[in-house]
Amino acid sequence: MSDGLDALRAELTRAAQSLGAPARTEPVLERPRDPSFGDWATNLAMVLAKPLGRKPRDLAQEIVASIDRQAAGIASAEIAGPGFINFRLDAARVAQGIAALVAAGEGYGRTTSGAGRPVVVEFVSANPTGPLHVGHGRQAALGDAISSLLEWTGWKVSREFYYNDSGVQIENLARSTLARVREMRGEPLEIPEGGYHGEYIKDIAEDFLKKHAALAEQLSTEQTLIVGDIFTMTGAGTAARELAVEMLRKEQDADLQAFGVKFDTYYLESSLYTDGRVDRTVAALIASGRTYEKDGALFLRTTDYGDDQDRVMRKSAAKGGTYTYFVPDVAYHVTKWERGFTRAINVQGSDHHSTVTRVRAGLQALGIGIPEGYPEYVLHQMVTVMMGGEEVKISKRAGSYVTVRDLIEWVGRDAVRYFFLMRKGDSQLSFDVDLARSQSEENPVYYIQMAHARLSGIFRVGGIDPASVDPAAADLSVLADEGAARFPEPRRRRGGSARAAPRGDLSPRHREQDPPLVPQGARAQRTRADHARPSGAGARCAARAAEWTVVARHHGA
RNA sequence: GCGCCAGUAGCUCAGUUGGAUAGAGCAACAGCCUUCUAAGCUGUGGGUCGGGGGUUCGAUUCCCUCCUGGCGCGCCA
Repeated sequence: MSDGLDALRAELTRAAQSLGAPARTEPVLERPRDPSFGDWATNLAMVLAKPLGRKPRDLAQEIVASIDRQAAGIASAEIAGPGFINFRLDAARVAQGIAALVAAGEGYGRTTSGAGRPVVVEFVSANPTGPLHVGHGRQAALGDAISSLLEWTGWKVSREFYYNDSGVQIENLARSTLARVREMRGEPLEIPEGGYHGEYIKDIAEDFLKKHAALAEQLSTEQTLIVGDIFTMTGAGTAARELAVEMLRKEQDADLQAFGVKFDTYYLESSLYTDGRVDRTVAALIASGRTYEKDGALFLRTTDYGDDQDRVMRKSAAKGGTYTYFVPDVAYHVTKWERGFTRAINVQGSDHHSTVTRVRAGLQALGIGIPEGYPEYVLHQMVTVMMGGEEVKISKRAGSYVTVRDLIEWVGRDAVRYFFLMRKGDSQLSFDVDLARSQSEENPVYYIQMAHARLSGIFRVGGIDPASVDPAAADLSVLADEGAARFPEPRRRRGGSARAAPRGDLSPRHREQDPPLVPQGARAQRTRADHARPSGAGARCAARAAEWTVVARHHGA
C-alpha cells in the first residue's frame, strides 16, 4: 500500500543522486519529535555527509533547492538543527489520503506484503489436564492478535493448538480421577503426588461412575492403583484417561470460544507416537551422529547449538525408558516444516524458554534444510491477577490458579483481551480486575466504548447516516491534520501545548482560524458538519479511539 | 553461580534503525465552561532514563560491569 510519500521519496532520491550519492542510498522519512517542526523529516543530508565529505547543512541546502515541490506533494521544506530537512505536506495531498481512507473502508491499511505465504502460529497449547489459566489467556490474546496482523498483511495464517496429551501429566490426571472415584465410593481421598486437586476432577469422576460402573467396582477392591505410563496402563486407568482428556478438551474449547479465539488445526502429541514420527525422528538424530549414550540414557549434543548442557532424549530404563518432552516436540516441528510452513511462530510463556534451544538444536541436527531461527518464538512474561488491592491466586473451579473463564466472567471478553494486549509480552502483567470493571476514564476499555458511544450520539442527534456521506463531494481540506490518513502507522500523540498543535486542529481554540465553511451541496455541508461540529470532543474521541486501536494492534505485534 | 526478561515523571506505561528540547494517560496545581453525553476543556509544575564506565559528532537506544525484581537452569512438561 502506498503511504502517499512515494513521490517525496522519489524526489529525494533524485536529488541525492544528482549530488553524487552512493547508488543504493534510500531516503528515510520519519516523524519529527515535535509536530511543530513539520509533518515529516529526513536525515538524508546527515547520512550523505560522510560519504560525500561535505557539511550536512550545505548538502541540505542543495537538496532543498533541487526538490520539485509540486512533484513531491509538499507545501514546504525547511532545514533545521544539525541538518534535518522538515517537510509540510500539501493540503490537497492530505485530502487525497483521507478520501482514499474513506473509500477503502474497513480494508484501509491492509497490505499484500505477505504475498499469500503460509505461516503457522502455535499458541495456547495447553495440557488437557484442567481449565485454561491466565497465562493461556495472555497467549490466546497475543497469538490471535499476531495471527490477525499477519492476515492483515497478506500472509496465509494457520492458527494451531498442540495438545500435550501424552506423558506424565496425563498419567497424573488419570490417577487423580481414579482417586476421586474411590472417594465417591466411600474410601479416604488420596490424591497422588503431582496430581490435580481442582473441583473439575470430581465432575470427571462422577461421569466415570456413570459410564464405567463395573470398572469402578473393581477399582475399589484393588489394593494397588494403576502403574505405568499411558502406553502400558489398562482398564480403569485407560478409561479414566480417555474420559478426562475428552472432557477437558471440551472444556478448553468452550473457554476458547468464550474468548472468541478459533483455531484452524489441533495437533495431538499422541499422534506423533502412533504414526511413528517420534521413532523416525529419533532414528534420524542417531544417524546424524549428534547423539550418544551415557548412564543408560540417550543424549543429544545440544551444546553444539549453544545449549549449556547436552539434553536427554530417552531416559534410562530405571527412569522408565521413555522419551523426554522435547523429542516429540522436534518431531512435531518437522511436521510443520513438511506441511509447507516455511515460517512458524510459537507463542509461549517465558517459563518454557529453555525448550527453545533444544527444539532448534534438534531441527538443525536433522540437517533437512530447516533454517537456524526456526521456529520463531514470542515469549511472554508472567501474569498476576489483582482484585481489591491483593493478588488473587485461587479459582473456585481449578483450585490452585485463576482461569481464563474466571476473568471473562469478572470483566467480559473484550476487556480481558484488551488488557492482555495492553502491555508488550516482555513485561510482567498485572491484571487489575477492579480497573477492568470500572466505568471511569482510568479504564481504557471504557474510554474506547465511550468514544464510540459519543460519536454514535453525534450522528444520531445530527440525523446523519455515516454511510451516506460521500467523501468525493466533501471539502476535505478542512481536515488538514493528516494523522488519520497515516494509519496503520502508530499515531504519535501531539502533546498538550498550543505550539504543538498542527494546522487546522479542530479544537475550539483553533476553529476560528479555520477556513470559512462554503456550502458545496447538502451532502458536503453535512460532511463538514459531522467533523466540525463535534470539534474538540468529537475529533479528539475519534483520534483517541484510532490511537487506542492502533496501539492495541501495535502491542499485539 | 549461569541464562533470558524487566527497571524511564507521584502511579501505570510508550519511546521505531543511535539523532532535534525524553513523551502519554491518570494523579497534583491554576483558570475556564454550566445548549450537542461532563470520559469536561485549557494551561502549569513534575525526570541523576536503576548506578558506574566505554564506543560515537551524538546514547533511553550499542558494548562492559554492578544493583534490584521476575522466570528458567531435572533422565519434569
